[in-house]
Amino acid sequence: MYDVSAPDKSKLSQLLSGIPYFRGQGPAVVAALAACAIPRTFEVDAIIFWEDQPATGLFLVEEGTVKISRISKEGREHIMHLISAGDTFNDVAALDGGMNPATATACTAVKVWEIPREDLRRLAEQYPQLAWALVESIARRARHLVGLVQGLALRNVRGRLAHLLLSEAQNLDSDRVPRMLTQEEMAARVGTVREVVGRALRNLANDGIIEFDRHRIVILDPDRLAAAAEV
Amino acid sequence: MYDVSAPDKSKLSQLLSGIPYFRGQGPAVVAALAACAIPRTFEVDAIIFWEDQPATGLFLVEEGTVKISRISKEGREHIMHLISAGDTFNDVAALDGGMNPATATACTAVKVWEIPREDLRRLAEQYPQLAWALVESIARRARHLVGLVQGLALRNVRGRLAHLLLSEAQNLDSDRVPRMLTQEEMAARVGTVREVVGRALRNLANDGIIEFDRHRIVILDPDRLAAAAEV
DNA sequence: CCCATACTATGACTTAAGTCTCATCCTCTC
DNA sequence: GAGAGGATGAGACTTAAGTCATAGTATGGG
Repeated sequence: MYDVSAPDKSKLSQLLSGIPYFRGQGPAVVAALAACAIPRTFEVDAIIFWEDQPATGLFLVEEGTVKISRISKEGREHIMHLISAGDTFNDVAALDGGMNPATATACTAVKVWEIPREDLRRLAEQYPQLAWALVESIARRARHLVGLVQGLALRNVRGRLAHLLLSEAQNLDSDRVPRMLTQEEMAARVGTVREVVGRALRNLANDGIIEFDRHRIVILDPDRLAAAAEV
Repeated sequence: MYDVSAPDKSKLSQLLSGIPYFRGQGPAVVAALAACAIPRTFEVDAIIFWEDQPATGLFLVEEGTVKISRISKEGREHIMHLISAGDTFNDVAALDGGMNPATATACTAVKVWEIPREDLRRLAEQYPQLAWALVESIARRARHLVGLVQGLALRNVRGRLAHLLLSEAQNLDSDRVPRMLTQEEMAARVGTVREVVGRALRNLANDGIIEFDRHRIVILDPDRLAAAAEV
């Protein structure tokens, strides 16, 4: 048992050191976190946790992609975040101790580490730099949420879609958004339905702002795309 | 100078002790916070800070109401929070060190205390319980934002309005929402325009869920109002 | 008491978004 | 290379939301 988990834990230390907010924490903190982290794996489409259930801890993604979303009573899904390796999720519930505000689903096979809330709290009180790192981390998450709120309240579908395309393109440091994004997925991310996304895309293409290269979207005019995304 | 500020500072300590997240911090922490807090006053409609400006610190309201909002390029305002005495604002920017994500305006004459980011950070690293209190505070703020996002993405105007009425009524522990809320204000809070709010209210009234008593809104059927607010 | 002002009511109309439906087109497997 | 299944394109239609215009109604100050 110990022999099996030992290599995992060292991998975790490495992972933790590579994460922005745990970088600069020093080996003691990393080791302490690694000591209480629980490894978990999920297969594609597995539910990691449901909304409105008590939070168990903070999750850290080692491998794979996790979707944080919520489904309306009419069955429409809204994707709030897509979390990839090296990032955390369920910060909110793990840190305020309330219920999970959304559902987490494995988009791919996923390996995560879970740090129980109580351990996190204990370590935060023991290592002040860790506490501050958590503060900055959750503050950044809140900032992202503010952006979402403003997008939904002040932008129309075209604007939100333009914003999504820009941020996806930025993620790849390229003007080519890979078509991992189906229209269905884009719809869930901007809070609308597939057909409307299709229309908005054709619209942007008619305006010469983007074009389709087979089934990839190519950004022709980043400036006008950014203008379309302005609040 | 010292004589003038002394009573203010003691008032601040009292205020700080009364705030949920600073309660249980012990007098040393409260005194330390009070020592670096800067008092500021604003008259009605004064801008406390603008969005996209560098954050100066965390604000704590002693008296009055502060509006946190953003205006679209077409001139539509969206109110994200209304902050009243005993609560903090600009947590996000103060804690992550980025730009202010929204504009803060004094809705009434306002007295606030500002705790500079660097002082906050120093004290947080010195007093671990303070750091954890900040973590929980910003996590709660993030939770509120998640609620806003989900409301905007998954509820229609009627649903968001129902939600607003319920939370306003709850704030007063009563089923009577005082008409401090104009339709214009409700519109800004649910992210729409005045006429649409008016229609939605008449709609709820036709359905027997609310009624108008002069210019107050009376909730007749909290259950059906809650059903209308469901995501 | 009257008027100015701010808020509300309401209808007519436009536009954006959502729904329904079906054709088409990849791409992967057999 | 045929067919199945997922993804897209697109038209027709419905509905929610937003805009415009205008009239009514509080209400507080002079």
